[in-house]
Amino acid sequence: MGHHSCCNQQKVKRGLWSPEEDEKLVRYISSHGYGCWSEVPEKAGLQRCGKSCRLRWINYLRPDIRRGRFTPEEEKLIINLHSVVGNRWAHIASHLPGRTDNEIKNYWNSWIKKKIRKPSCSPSSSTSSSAGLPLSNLDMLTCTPCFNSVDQLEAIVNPSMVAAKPHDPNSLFGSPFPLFQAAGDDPHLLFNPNHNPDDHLFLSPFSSFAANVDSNYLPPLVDGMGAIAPPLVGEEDETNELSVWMEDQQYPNFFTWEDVGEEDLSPAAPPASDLDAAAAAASFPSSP
DNA sequence: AATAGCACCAACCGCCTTAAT
DNA sequence: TATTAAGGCGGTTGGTGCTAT
Repeated sequence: MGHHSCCNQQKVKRGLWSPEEDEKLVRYISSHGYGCWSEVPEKAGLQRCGKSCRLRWINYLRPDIRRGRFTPEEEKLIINLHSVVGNRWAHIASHLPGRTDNEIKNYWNSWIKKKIRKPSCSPSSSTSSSAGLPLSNLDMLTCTPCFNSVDQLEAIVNPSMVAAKPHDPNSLFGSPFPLFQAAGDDPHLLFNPNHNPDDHLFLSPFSSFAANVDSNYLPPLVDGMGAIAPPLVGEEDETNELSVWMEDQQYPNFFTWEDVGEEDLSPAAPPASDLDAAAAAASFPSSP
């Protein structure tokens, strides 16, 4: 169902949104809410499909979107959450207020994956999955770290919640904090093109969780974080901070390519933790 | 100054899930 | 229970701007 019925109409426009279209969509949703997305285009006077409107709203027009560079805290969070849930961008985004799954996905594909290599990947994928190349689904599965229980996972995501309440399988990613509240409560932030989101840095309640990572957590293989080239001019401090953080984790399971050595890339039985990881991934709520 | 290569990111595509009937 | 429409999500693509040569 790639194209919904509304998308099959010949008149629907594709491609980049014009400022006029944005304005129409924002004006309509601000006054009516979106309700049924399939009805939004017609009611808003847009020649777009509902799906396109939804995507535009969620990824760009939503007033609580944070834009600009990811902070080191956000990077840490993304790295850790990705090591837990893999390419579950929506889950990851749910823990990064104001960030969209699309944004995180793009960010990961463009930058973070330059830094991180996954463990127990096949030689072919290891050699072919050099910086920037996507990992296969198999890689994602076999590289999923081990979690023996939902509680363990939740301990990563939100240690305070685990301590405060009994296990609730339905709340695996249910944040008690209303997402995007910081910007959403401030009407001055709505549609203000001059607003710099970083001026209102919203520190996620999870932003400090990295220091509380469960010792059973198996992080991904890390490719010589100390040798990471600064990706952008002016980001050296943040990059160094991230690298220092990665080094400071002192997880015994933090592999680096330096640890492995190029000659050790022969196909070998995955460690028990990876087998567990597959089971953990399979037991994940909406794991494919 | 021209241009080839690269990186980023907005948007689309297609699959899966869920809710309604 | 089966069918269908719509929402949601992850993967992928293509356009644009930047950088190096």
